[in-house]
Amino acid sequence: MPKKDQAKQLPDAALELIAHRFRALSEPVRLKLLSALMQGEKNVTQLVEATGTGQANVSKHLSVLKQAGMIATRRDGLATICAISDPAIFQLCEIMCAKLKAEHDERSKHLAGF
Amino acid sequence: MPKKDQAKQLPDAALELIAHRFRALSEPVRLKLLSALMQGEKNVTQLVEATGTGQANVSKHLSVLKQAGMIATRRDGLATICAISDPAIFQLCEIMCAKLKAEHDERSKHLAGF
DNA sequence: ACTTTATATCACTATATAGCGATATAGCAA
DNA sequence: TTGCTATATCGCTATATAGTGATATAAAGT
Repeated sequence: MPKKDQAKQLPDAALELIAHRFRALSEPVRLKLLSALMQGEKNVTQLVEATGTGQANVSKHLSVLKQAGMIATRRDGLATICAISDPAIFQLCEIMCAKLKAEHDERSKHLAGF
Repeated sequence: MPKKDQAKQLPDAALELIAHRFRALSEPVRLKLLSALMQGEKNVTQLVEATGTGQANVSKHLSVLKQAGMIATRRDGLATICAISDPAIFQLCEIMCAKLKAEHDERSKHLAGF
């Protein structure tokens, strides 16, 4: 008994989970955080410097990324060390950047190496 | 002269473009639209039925996907036919689903085949 | 012309969240 | 204890957007 026309391939609950993941990647500051963490783990102060936004804001964005399972944190004395916990991030950003590169060739110089 | 510590890998403008793309994928209704279009092109009425939301809402979501370069539309008489215009969508969703599958094995049955 | 159908757009409300300053908490040192 | 530093959380405002109903536009038929 084949499913009629493949309707409802994914239940709504799954779609919301997936959307939630993509949403975590939909903010420039969070992408900047991930970009900084791609060079290696960093504490919050370093990430505040890397992003140029306020500490409270960085803390909130980090919690979003953490809840989405994209980064992990550990305490080291006073510092909270952050690191990318899911290598799929790299693939996702590579695909997205490739798309932009193809469509905006004139801007692609800035995307080189990402 | 190596760039010091690889700082500012991506300019803010690029980050905003990338974030904008991910944002297009961050809504369940839009994912449902893309999921429906993965089976082949459909007109707006069919997509309204597939999503179960209002026609005005579907039209707005379609324009978001279109602006993000993920779907293309063409007129065919009264109908507007929609189709996925960027195969990278498939890769992105596959990667995201694989993440969810790994983390929620008990729910993975519902994700099979996506 | 008028009618019907399909889609797009407008006006509005409600909700989510980015950003900020202030405060709270946690960990270490004196 | 007190003080200092690092991070998290609270309270708030402003903006963005999802959803809806009504209206506008477009295309085809009568």
